[in-house]
Amino acid sequence: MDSQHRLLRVALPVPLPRLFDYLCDDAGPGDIGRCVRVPFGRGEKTGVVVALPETSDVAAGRLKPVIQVQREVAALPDDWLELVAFVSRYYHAPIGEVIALALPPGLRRADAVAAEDEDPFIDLTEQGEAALADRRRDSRSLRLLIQLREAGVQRRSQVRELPDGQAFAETLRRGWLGVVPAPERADAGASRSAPPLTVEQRAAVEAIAESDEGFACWLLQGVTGSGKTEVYLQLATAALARGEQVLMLVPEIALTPQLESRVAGRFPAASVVSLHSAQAEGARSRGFMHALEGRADIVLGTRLSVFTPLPRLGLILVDEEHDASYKQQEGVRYSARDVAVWRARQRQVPVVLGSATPSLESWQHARQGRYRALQLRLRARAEALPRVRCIDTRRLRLDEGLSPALLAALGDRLTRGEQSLVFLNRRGYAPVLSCPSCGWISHCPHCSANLVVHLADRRLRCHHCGCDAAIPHACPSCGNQDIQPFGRGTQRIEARLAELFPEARVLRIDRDSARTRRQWESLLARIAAGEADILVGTQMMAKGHDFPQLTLVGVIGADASLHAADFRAPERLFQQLMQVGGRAGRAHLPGEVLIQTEYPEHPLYRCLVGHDFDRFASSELDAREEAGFPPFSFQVMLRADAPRLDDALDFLRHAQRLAQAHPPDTLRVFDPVPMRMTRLARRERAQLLVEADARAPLQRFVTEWVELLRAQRIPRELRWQVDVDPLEV
DNA sequence: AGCACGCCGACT
DNA sequence: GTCGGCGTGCTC
Repeated sequence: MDSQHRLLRVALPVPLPRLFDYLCDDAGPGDIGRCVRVPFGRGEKTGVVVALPETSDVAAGRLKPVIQVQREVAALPDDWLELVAFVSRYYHAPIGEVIALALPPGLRRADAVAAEDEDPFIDLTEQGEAALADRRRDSRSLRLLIQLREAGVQRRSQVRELPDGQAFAETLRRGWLGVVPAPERADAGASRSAPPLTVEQRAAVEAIAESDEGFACWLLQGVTGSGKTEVYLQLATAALARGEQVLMLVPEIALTPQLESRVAGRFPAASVVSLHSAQAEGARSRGFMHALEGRADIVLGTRLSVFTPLPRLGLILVDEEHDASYKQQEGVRYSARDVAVWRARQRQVPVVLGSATPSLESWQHARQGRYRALQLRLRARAEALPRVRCIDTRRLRLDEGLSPALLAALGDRLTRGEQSLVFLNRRGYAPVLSCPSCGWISHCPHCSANLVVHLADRRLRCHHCGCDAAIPHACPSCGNQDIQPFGRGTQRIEARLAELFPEARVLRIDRDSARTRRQWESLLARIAAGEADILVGTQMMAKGHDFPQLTLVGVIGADASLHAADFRAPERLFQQLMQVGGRAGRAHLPGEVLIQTEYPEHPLYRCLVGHDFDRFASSELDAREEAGFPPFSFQVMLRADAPRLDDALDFLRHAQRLAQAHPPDTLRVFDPVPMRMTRLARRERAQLLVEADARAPLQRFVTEWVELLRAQRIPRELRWQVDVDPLEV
């Protein structure tokens, strides 16, 4: 009976919170985790078999037979299905939607990626197919593509023998070809260039390596420059030596290439797979299959890669664990960091969360002993931490927001030939254009936000919906010719610094100047080559990169987020300032950080001056406990958006009544309120917060609540979502 | 989400 | 007389 099942239970990539049963004569237990092609509605879909039920709730006459079970490729393992089911349950997302997210799109196609041979080989990506299909195009690389196909070339080495082999690089760059690196088994003696460890690094590595107890969550708290990455690499070395796979998560795509080359350089014999959403479909599918078949040794990637199947998993590393980009902010709103911890427990392997400024959630866990705390207090290369000072701007005359002390310090670095950074988290020239005579201000027609002045291209631009207009010559309301940009952004600071220091090379680094990957890399290269004296940058500058000649960081405009409404604002500000301050004074030059503020005695700044994250975290947590905020409570946010605010609010009020009719005993159900950015891209948004002191009752409640909500009839244009553990409240 | 079916206004 | 709007309902 076991080997002759007639029913398959299938998860399909549709936003419906249920599974679908199909008939299949030759189904066996080995088919669980396999992709299947099935008829669905009037079309077909590919799904994943999750069970072989004995009976179905659906009448036998309505069951349809499967079209095909994909038996050529490895089935997804049980623990992967459990992981997906957990995410579906915890974040209240339909299982099919989680599967759609976790499986690379290419893998869900009928002609799924087959197993490959042992040597580097090349193949056509989907883009390549499209290029071939489009006959109007003509280029050297396209001709090469045709040549490759006609010659039946598969191996990379064969390409060089072709007459036009030079165009290969161009064809690759266009993404028309995918290259699969040679999968090789890693071995214990792989680490060639491992530098000697500091005492603290060694202690951390040994503590984790020697604890032989399966699951444990370690919080590795290390100041910028203390060498957290080296600890990760040493741990990875040990895991690889045991024949285990390592999963390493990083917050952003921009950080993967540099880490990837460092990892690949350290483990030349290991198969390193890099995964992120910006990747070509073919490459992503191959990386996924590589991991699934146990042939990848290290998987390195952004939040999405937490769903990579890893049969030999032995270690999970989460770098910059506090980073908000681990939380997906649309669709299935999962936290890759939290999922990683769950996965480590499921697989009974250690997980290391690393950060200079841990999230207060993780820090609190460490303080309570639920996570193991590890500290790296010293910089690895014997440099001192930068000296941090506040400049009290209350009684100073500022020049375009720049204090005499900061200008003097900038001049000082200029004469010494060192680099400086002016950090201002606001791009554009000025945050708003206004008319002094009638009070008109540039307001976005689609959002509750102001249009930002971009003087460089003479546009007014909304940073939320992207809408765009020419800068008017006169006030659109009263005709006044004398309208003024109000406030300051990076462009304005850049312009003023260029005037004040005509001999300096001023370089602006923000999302406008580094729009493409290419521009960003060229900016980084120019900075590294010493082709800039003063950098003006947003938080793009804060992440991950070293600037050896940078010795001064000036922070302006930080006070704005000091009294923000969001209870996490101080945490984010501290993280940001500590991170950007850490850019100063690496290599052999001592660094200095100057923070312009009207609140030089503010505890947050006092802690920054003292490099005292723990004191900041501890006092911030006291305040949160007092106010009953996370991590001392657990939250779920119900959000709704519609063209009319009343539709969104009506829905939430109804949801509130449903919640109160239910027994919410230990739950606090708040009133629906418009969101802080109420209007976004022509839609009005509102939210309703539910809070509890424990996770379990909250989850039980939300499961039933969501079921009730899904049964409601709602206006056509209304959308709603549930956000478990929301970051923005 | 797709994609049907199903009833009411301006066009050849 | 039709073409087409999007309201409601289903998908094993």
